[in-house]
Amino acid sequence: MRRQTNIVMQYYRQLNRHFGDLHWWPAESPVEVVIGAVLTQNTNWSNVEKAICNLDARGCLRAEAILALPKLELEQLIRPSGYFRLKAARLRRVMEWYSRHEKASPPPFRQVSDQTLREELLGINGVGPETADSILLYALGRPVFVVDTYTRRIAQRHKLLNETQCRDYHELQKYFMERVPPEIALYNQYHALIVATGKHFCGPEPKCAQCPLRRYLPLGTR
DNA sequence: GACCAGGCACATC
DNA sequence: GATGTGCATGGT
Repeated sequence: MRRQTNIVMQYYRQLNRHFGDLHWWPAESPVEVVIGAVLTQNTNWSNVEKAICNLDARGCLRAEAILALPKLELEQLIRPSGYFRLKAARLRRVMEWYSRHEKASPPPFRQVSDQTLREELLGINGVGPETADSILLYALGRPVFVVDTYTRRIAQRHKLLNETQCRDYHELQKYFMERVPPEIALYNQYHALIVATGKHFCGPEPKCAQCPLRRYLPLGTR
């Protein structure tokens, strides 16, 4: 366990040196993180940005404002993010959840445990473990490790866990949470670094020549 | 024109 | 329980 802890934190330090502080999540408010978490499902972030810009221009980066939009208008605003009919319905359900907490005894969310919030989120149709954990970590500042496609690829390439375990979200999450100290800032930056690395190595060659990360994270394409 | 991107639910076997 | 499929846009 101790050696594995070192390996996982060694990756972190190496990536951190290369990419620096990534200041995730790119959003100006918690609710914008929540919106982005839904819209980014299986979608390039640049497409999500377009949708968020549309919502912003319409004054709809608030739960109540989104809930007040007619269904068709919401669909058109978020259209650039893809799966727009599906995501409009999902976004509304998540905004209903968010709005309920906003209206609850102030301050919002403060009295509710991480586990309860996670169960509530997973109970919403259209919210899976990655979306729930992204919301918990990046919008609500709860110490949960976010697992995504890139995390899975890294774990597979480096054989951190066996094939079956690598396919299981919670196995991967458990692996990292047992080896990375439970600090919000650390979990925040680590996931951001993993995504940055995934993007960096997407394609036959790393984006920069003679990439110093090559020997540490030989991700390659999927 | 094919492939991919910061998933998820549902059907089928 | 594992695997396949639909959902849709925009960049490379």
